Amino acid sequence: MAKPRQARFTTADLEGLPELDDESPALWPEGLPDVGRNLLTSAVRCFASNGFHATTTRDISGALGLSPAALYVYFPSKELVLFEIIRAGHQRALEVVTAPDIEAIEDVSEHLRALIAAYTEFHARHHVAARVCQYELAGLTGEHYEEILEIRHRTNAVFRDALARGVDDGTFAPVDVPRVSRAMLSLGIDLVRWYRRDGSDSPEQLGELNGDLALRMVVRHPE
Amino acid sequence: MAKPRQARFTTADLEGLPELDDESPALWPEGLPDVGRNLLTSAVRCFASNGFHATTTRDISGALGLSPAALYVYFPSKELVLFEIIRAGHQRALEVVTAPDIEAIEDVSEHLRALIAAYTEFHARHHVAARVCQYELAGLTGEHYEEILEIRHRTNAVFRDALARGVDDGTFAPVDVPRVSRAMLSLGIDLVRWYRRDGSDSPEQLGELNGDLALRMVVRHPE
Amino acid sequence: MAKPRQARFTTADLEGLPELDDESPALWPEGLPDVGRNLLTSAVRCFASNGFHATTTRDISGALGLSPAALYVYFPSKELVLFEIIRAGHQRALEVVTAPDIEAIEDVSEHLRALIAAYTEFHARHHVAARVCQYELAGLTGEHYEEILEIRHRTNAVFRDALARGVDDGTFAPVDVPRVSRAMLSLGIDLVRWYRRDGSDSPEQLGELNGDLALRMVVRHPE
Amino acid sequence: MAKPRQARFTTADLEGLPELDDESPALWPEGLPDVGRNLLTSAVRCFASNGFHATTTRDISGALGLSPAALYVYFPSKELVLFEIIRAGHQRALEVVTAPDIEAIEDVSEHLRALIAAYTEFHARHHVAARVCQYELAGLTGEHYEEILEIRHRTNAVFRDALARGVDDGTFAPVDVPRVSRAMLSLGIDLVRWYRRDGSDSPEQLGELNGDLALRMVVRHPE
DNA sequence: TATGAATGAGCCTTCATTCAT
DNA sequence: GATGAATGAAGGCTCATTCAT
Repeated sequence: MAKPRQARFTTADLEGLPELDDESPALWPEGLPDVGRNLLTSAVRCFASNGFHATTTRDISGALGLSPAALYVYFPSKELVLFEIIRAGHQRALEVVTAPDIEAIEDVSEHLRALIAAYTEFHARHHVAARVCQYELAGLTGEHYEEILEIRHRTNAVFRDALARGVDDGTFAPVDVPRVSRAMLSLGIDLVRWYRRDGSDSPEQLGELNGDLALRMVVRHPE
Repeated sequence: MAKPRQARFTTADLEGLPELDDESPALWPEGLPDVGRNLLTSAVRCFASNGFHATTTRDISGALGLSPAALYVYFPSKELVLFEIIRAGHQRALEVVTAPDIEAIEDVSEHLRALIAAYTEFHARHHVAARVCQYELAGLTGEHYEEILEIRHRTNAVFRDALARGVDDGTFAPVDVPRVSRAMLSLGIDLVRWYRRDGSDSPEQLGELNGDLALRMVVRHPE
Repeated sequence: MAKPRQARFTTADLEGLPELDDESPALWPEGLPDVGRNLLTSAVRCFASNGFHATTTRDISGALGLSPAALYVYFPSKELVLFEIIRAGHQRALEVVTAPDIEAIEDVSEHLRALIAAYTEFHARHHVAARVCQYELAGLTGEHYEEILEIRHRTNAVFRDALARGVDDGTFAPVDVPRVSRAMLSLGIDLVRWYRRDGSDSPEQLGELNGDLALRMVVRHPE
Repeated sequence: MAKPRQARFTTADLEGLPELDDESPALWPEGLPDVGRNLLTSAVRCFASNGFHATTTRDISGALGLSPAALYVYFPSKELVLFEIIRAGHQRALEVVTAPDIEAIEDVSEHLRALIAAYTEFHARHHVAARVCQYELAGLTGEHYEEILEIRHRTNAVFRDALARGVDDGTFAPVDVPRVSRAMLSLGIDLVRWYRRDGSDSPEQLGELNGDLALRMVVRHPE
């Protein structure tokens, strides 16, 4: 039986790679030393390819030419590596949808469209890290999981509010706000399941597409 | 959302349970003995809660009051338990979207709506098994993975074709068929991430909702 | 990694095989039912090919189209199957070297030659069972092992006595009796390591050869 | 003969032992770290006593006060421990019979005598490792088995050639070369079955004895 | 900072054996 | 007599983690 560890999503060596498949390094906190950042990046790829539990500390550190023990110089446990990744990803996603330039948009439709577009774009641009954020929550300890849930709720609320505003003021059709906003989030999130950077969709194009589709979901049909 | 991690999955006797959380038992192949079916059902729950790699054979069999060795009376390996589940789920999903009563629908819009509704309903009804089908593919061996991929392609094609028909005959707006059909699939699939049977949405209601939303995505706006 | 259970010494199915590779069935005790005898024969082949510990009860019974449980109808344990084989083999070997027609030989040289020849012939004829007798003693329990040792001692004594007789009466050179008789036994025993029935040596020819060599070891050189 | 079964192999610390039962440590490859060498030595004893399959990785490492996992720091599998042992043993045996000082012997009889003596001495001196080399071949994978077979063939050829030379030039009686050389090898090999260092035979004495016996097998009888 | 060596805990899997049928 | 189902007890091997260096 072949090792089930084969990476479905091939990632080249980190070394010497001029351009990364995703831009996850941009997510890591400022204070972290370079090796720590590289470890997070390597971990993201491993977790995304094989899942948290199927990834060994040797996988993560080995991709950088380091020994497994090196990981413990920067992180106290494998779980905390996961937590760092998931927290960073969720934090940034929240920042993206609460960015001042988006909140400043007066027009209700354009506001919603911009929200969905930005959210989608974020997930596409960071699809590897985002995949981990969405699919590896079960690897977190209870406490860490709760902490992440809290951020998710706040993020979700942003969408619900934006939609509610348009429904309330009559701009949008009188849709079921929680359910429809949930569907809009699905458009933005589900792409981490299939998105590849080498495909024909740029993060921007995908953001535009989903923004359109979301608006179509709630547009009032002139009778 | 209840915490789906940490505490190992524990379930009361399957036998005693009058109503199951999902209806996955209906998915298992005919020939299989009862104990084998129960093992699959137990495995589905464990995999859905904790992931394939974090689930032990003891978790699966223990939930039925059996020893780990009992699993090997019915399946040659843990991986094959996963494969059986994922194959059954995918097979049935394909059957659902190729059901004669759906294919018989003449009206293009109603056809698409029925497709999305049925697909959504299926995922909601079998959300536990469907979650495994969508998120645990990395646990499969290369060969088994390929086999599943093949079924997925056929399923996806059904949606693409249905949408293309409406675009071609002018019923729908001239949307980008592959991308938009992908978005429609997202609506149906992403719910496995969050759906709970105890929530306020029945599978039927959710199917109706997604059917509506999908049609709204492609409806022609009268100028 | 390939299963290390591959049988080095291929044995055809017992069913329908007109002629057996060795004649071990002839060794089994009279009272035993046919199925029991077949189980012993199958076990001999498995043990000889793969060793006692690497042989499963399923291997033994499966070769006869039976389930593992069938073995326990005839034998109380796997170890006792081994013991039965080893005891039968050793008993018969002792019988061979204490056969009246050999003991009746007056001539000292011819007596020794006949002894070595018969012993060699026996091991060649039953080389599969004899291999188990020589190499799988470690699989026996302490008590059973002691019981076998006792038979071996008696067998060995026969050779030592025959040689001593010739040395004492001056027929043979004044060799070191225990050491040289041990060497003669080596000739007879070691063949179980390499003997194949399909080779060019018949048991009789091999017996003759070893009888000759043994005599050459002790012949007096006329000055 | 001490009971070599039942009670799992237990040895005092290898370190503390001033003199080992056999000299197998001398067989291990140069590059190996001390712990690795000790593991091989411990494994040899376990395999010799109980057989490969009846020996656990805990037996091997436990004798050194190490955990089972320690073995995997030095060897990738239990089978490879066996292979390393068997390869080292066979390699050295070949070196012994192809040593320059033996090949340099002009006299045909003395050459053969020296060959048999050296071969015997080697097996006696390393009787524990040699036992494993002769009796545990079935524990090897197919590939490793083939590799060993190749060395054995070369070793055997040395004896056949030495004997053939004497037969051809008339020094020896016109014996059947393959069969008689096989018998000579039996004298050297079979001792691993019964040799104990505490017995009254030193390796040198045994070598001398077998050298004599071998020559007696082929000496020309003056008519 | 980085690691080689070591391990405790645990996992998947096997298997001799039992027993109700 | 024969077996299918089940299991207790391992066994080989892995891995997150530690620690002396």
